[in-house]
Amino acid sequence: MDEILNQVLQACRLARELESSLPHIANNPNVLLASCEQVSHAFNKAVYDLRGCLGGSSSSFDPTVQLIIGERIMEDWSHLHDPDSMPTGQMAFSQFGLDIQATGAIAAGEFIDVGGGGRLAGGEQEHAVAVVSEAETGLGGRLGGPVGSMGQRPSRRRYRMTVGFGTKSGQLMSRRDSGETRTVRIPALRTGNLELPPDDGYTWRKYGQKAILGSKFPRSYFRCTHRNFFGCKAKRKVQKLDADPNTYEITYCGNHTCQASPTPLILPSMTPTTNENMTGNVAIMTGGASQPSAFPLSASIELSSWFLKEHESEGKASSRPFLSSLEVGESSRAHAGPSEQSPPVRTGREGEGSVADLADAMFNSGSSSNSMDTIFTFKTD
DNA sequence: GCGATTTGACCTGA
DNA sequence: TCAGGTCAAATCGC
Repeated sequence: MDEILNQVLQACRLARELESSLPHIANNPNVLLASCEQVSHAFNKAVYDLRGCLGGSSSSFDPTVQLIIGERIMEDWSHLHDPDSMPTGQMAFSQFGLDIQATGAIAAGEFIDVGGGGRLAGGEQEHAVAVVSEAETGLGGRLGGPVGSMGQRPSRRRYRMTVGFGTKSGQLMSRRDSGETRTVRIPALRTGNLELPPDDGYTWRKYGQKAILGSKFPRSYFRCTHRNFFGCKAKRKVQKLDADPNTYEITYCGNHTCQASPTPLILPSMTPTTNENMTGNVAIMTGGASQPSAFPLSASIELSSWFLKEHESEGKASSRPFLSSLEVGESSRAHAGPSEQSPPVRTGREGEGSVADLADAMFNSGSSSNSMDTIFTFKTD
């Protein structure tokens, strides 16, 4: 229990550090995102352990799973899926004391066992993540069952000027596009009574929901929130599995291009960093994350180091940058005590909601809603 | 007021 | 013809 309390303290501390660093990173959503993810993960980890303490079910949320289901991390998973690039994969999530091993090539629909440094035990390892397929389209009508009825609403008619295919709506041109699709199955994030699809680090906007024939649950359609700003064409479909309502099947269509924004991420020495300075996470992110448009989720580790160096070089050692503690990963708990923490640098935004609120928002993240947009408004003129 | 969500209508490919 | 995917008006929530 003490360890869990330490985790909570650590999470609170990260939140405070984030708050104090907010003025420095407010203009860089990528850094902000990485930081928020760290805070979120810290809380989620505590929640997971707490649930374990309370005898939570095996389907309860697993923070390590949330970490790896991000699409950007999936880029790396796809390498596991590729026997040529990585016939036998072992990725070390050393920050979380977790190793993920894949023995041999992973076939479509095959579950990946997650072995876990004592954190994931027994049945909790199973079904943590399933890479169902890559470049697979559709669900194949495997699901069965009736669909609930929709609510009544006044009749509407759409007066469309469309004459035929592709004449007006851009959507018509991209319908059933043959772009890359990837499907994953992931456990639902449980927050209180809510069950939410796990957050994958991107922000999505729901644009439709459809009852699927033979499926108990409707399918939701999302597109990237930044579609209008950056023309990002990434989409995803989310549907609960009939056989296991605690599991979502998420199909990603297209790659995010919103990272290649008009205000590109400016990160000194983001490139080839010496692995000695990093944890094993680097092994993960250097895999498929070489795409310039894909900012790796685990880059937050690198960012933390960068941020630390950045502040050190500026002689701001007295004001500890947030995330600095993250570089030590799991062992960071060692100095999670209430000791020599410099007082948080207060900003001019006091009273507008504490970082606790922010942490709470992140803590309760996991939906496809745009928590990041709530925190940081992407506005490009 | 504005952005996100809901949901019936519409469109296309199989 | 039908199921899946998307649009867009209505509605919701901040």
